Amino acid sequence: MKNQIKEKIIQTVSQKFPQTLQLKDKIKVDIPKEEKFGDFATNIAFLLSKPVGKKPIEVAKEIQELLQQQEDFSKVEVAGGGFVNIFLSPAFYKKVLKKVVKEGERYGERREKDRGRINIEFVSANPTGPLHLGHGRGAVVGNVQANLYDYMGYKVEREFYINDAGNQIKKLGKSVYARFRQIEDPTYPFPEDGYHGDYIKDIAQHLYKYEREKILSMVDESQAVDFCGEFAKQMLLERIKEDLKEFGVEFDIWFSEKKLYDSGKVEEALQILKEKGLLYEKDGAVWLKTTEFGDDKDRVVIKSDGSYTYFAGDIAYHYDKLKRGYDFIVNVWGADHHGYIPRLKGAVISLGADENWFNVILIQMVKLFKGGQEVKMSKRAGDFIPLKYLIDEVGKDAVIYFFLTKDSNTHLNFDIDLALKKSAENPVYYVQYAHARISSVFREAKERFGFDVEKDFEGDVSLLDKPVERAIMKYLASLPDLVVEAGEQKQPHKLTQITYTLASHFHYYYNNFKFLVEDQKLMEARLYLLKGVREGLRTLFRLMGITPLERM
RNA sequence: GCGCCCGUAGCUCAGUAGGAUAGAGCGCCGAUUUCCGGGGUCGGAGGUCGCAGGUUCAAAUCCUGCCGGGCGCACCA
Repeated sequence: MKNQIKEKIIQTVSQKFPQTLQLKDKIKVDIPKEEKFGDFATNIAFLLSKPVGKKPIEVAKEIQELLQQQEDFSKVEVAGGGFVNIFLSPAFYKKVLKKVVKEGERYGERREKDRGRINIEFVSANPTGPLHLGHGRGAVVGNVQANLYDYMGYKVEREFYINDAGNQIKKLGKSVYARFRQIEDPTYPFPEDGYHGDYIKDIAQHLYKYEREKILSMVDESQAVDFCGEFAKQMLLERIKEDLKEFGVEFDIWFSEKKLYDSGKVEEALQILKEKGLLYEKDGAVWLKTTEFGDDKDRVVIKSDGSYTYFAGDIAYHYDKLKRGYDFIVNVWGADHHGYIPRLKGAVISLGADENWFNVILIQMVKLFKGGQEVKMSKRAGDFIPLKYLIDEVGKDAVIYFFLTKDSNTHLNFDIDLALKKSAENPVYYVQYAHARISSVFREAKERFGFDVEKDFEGDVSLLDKPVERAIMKYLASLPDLVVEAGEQKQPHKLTQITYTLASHFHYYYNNFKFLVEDQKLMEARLYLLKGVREGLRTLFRLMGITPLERM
């Protein structure tokens, strides 16, 4: 909507001031905070002031005259030293409501997925333990960002990178094996750097029950450790998949690190870097000149023992993604990896990627609070809080919503008590209540007046002349812009704010006006508006993965 | 030491590709509540946007320096 308005303004104004076309990117069309400043306001006069050689306010007055002739605008004013304020006409609002009601839970979505094919990789938890809260936050942020890209018209692939090679799995195997042996021999030593969580014991118990003979008959202990590691990995991976599915997150691609190594991609990628003269040998190891991409020191890709570093694997992984032909990719990482970004980005660019191809969203810590006390978690020690625990505690919808309340790059304090409250203090409750209330009104409309809101009907928008009603329609008009903006900025947390604002508009409306009134025409108009609000909410809920409740 | 992130109301935080009087929730103060759906509703006070400069018609937002907090700087993954 905003872009349409902007286009209209540029088109109209440029007829008199051709310079407008050069300023296209700097011209802003915004929704002012205060109603008296109109439905939309533009800074165009400030920008034209210099090239035209007149004061902003004078230019604004000339623009005002031009714009006043547009039919979608009922009034155009000049204020604040040169802002051009535009008021929309009922004809415009009518178009908006019609569109929302028609498009339903996909309101404003770009149906043609023709803007490109992209990949978004997230969670990518090591299969060495259950998912914890940090993974959960990454899962939500990644998944919702993917939904946003889809909304904007991209073909999106969701990917989970499985770190199933290297030391972590070995450590896992050792841990499980030790627990396994401890069942019969409590003095059997547990590895110092092993995984301490109880889930390791559970896996060991399982193996003891079903595979005891097989494991004990293995002559070589390292063979038994490998077996345990492989088994535990599979089991944990299955559990991760189940947790994610229950959480509403599904992946298109499960990419195995191990298979990457087997594919020869590492050699291939390194060969390219070598040809570019970016590799050199020192102290028996092979180094990549990451200092050329702004890193403070060069990094090892092949260790002196001949094995690859994790970095080498990641280069190859991204080389593989590059060859898959995505227009761009996004990685959702824990914020502690931020120092890793420049060097990987540099490597990827050296492999032929475009400057903007490689993108990262960082996820900060989640702290859990219950009864005013912080619930501590630490994966290494094994006393971390599993994601599943939180979901069982407050429900999927609350977890998702709260994970989206703040910018992913800031620390999040999750208040369990708040998430469980059934009152307006709890934002999840508040937004879901809005949807349930609308459903309730619709049920009532049918029972008392025999009016079926689900049928195809159109209310008389000209009867919706109350300030709240206009505010709601205006907000619905800008909804797609706001969603796209959240997506472009890679800030999915903005969805909760958009949702909250829409819900609060509705609650205010509900608290001050009756919808089921005697005047049939007025009732239909208001129900029509409510239907628009409902579809707006459903669109947002769908993007976030939250359930729209009919009653609660 | 170098790099990144953060610093906004009493509290938890939005707002940062520059825009008009910096927002929300909680808490606090006041009023109100026999109502489709109860757990309310309406209003008010509350700010040196960490500090100091700079750019601009316009800075919480951009630039520089400093202060305070977090994190990262492996032949680990």
